[in-house]
Amino acid sequence: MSSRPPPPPRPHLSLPPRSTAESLFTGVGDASPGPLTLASALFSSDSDADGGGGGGGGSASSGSGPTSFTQLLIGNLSQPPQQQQQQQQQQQERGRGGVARAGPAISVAPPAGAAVFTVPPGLSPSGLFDSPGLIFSPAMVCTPILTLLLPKLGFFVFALAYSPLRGLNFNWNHGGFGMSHQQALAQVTAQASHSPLRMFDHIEQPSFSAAASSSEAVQHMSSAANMAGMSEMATISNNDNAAFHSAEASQRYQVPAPVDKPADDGYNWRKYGQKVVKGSDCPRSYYKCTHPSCPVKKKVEHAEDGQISEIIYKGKHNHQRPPNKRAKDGNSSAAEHNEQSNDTASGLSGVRRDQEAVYAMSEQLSGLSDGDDKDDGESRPNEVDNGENDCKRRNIQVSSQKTLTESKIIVQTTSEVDLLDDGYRWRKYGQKVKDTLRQREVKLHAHGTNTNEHVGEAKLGIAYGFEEKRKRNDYQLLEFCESYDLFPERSYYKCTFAGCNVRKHIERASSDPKAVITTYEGKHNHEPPVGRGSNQNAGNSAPSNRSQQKGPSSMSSNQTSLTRTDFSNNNQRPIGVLQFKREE
DNA sequence: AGCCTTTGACCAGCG
DNA sequence: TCGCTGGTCAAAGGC
Repeated sequence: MSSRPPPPPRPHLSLPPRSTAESLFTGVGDASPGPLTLASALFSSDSDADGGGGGGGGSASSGSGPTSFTQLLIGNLSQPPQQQQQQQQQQQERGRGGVARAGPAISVAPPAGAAVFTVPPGLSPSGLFDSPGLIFSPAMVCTPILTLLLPKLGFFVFALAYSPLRGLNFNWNHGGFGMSHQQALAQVTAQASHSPLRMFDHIEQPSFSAAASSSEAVQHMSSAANMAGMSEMATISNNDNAAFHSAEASQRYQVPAPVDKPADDGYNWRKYGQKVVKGSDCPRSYYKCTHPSCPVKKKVEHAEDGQISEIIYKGKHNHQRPPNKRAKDGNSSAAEHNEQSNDTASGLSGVRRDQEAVYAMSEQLSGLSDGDDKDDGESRPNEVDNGENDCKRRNIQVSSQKTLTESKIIVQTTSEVDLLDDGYRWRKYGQKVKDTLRQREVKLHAHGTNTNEHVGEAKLGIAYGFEEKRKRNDYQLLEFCESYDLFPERSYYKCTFAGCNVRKHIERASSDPKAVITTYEGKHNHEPPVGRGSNQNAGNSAPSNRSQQKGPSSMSSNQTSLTRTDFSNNNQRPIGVLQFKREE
């Protein structure tokens, strides 16, 4: 189903060399390393990591000890710790200007099959969507979830959950998310080395650095770095699109579009169907990208009140985003340029930054499946599990729906403490610990090039929620096994506010040992405590990783900010945390 | 005229 | 095989 235009020329990479394992599993590239190259690269990456980032840039591996295979994968590409710290500081400083309060309003989950943006209960995302086009109910005390399911499988979900009772108005307005790809790219460059997702970056988007290295992109970094969470997504975003959009200017707002017209995420969509799904009175609309031969579709679910409750994207755009529609409306491009210049110089205006963050999110999510979706046109001759992937896509979709229905939030974090910092105070009242080890295995089974005998499988990154199975015919057998301490299996928290019965249940995601699932029960009947510190979780004795996060109150409103928790725990690496101002 | 939405019908997967 | 369900098609109509 893919008559796709040839991919745009990829700029020369300035990125570190691909990790060996990555290149093993990407199936990209014709030249396969020999076994010695393979092995030596794997192990040499240890030292590389130490020199270049210490297995996750020091953040991932604060201690000594054996470097895990995963660390090899990640750390090999990491920045030096100091550099990371600098970036984190920059993010925080910038974020300080815009976020009214903290809380892991949005978290980006792992590439584990399910990456989820979350907006915790009671925390209004209006700061994020503080714009004419994005309207959240002021009284909303629900659990809005921006859900991104990003599987290695190429199907992702970008969903916005809302409270059916309180309602959540969400609208993709025209031009509201005008973040340029350069901004995203700049963020990527600034952030990519932090994230486990870098694996995917290099797997799928090997050319970010070149784009981001432009001076313009660097300029954008200052204004966009506070949306580093987006960068995490951009890390795995559609690089092709990024290249296309490199000259794109930021956009201004327009009058909010009707609530039931969600589609303006920069692309043009044609509605081709509508269904009422079982278990919900809400209709689900089906949209196709109107660009010829573009396979991207999206489903938009509505709530009873007509508001959009979920947006699910499928596929990857094989074209650039259409020109700004507003240009047709006669809006002065000069004005836009002015605005953009101002933004570049002084930082994006808060409101717009918020919107752009979302836009970037949306757009980048649209590209998440780059290289994964079987529709994306990236041929992978060694890929053998299309059927399996297809099956998993379905599962992911179901998972998403469950997530929305059950207010389940899958989020990767360094510790439970991060999950607690959602704007409310929680008291831990129970925990179930399963003190076992889980073995993660990484295996490469292969045979000589000229043999027709068994061609083995490569299996990687169970802990990251994705499995790569690539038939290889030119490798010797390699096998790695490693065990990881498991996170405590279950923790139970209660909201400490008097009379509030909201409970939070944190558990490890079975599908991804590095991710945890947070289940909220009930709704807060109060606003989040004002000015509370991130570490004020009552009764929580767990060590905090918040040292790098600025208190929410220290940030001004209308700004989306990302802070990153450090990676003190090797097994718990956050992709990033976006902080959104809380609705006042 | 072109693009889009609407909507009933159809199809495929699944239990 | 049948019914359910989700997804898609395509004709009709609106803007």
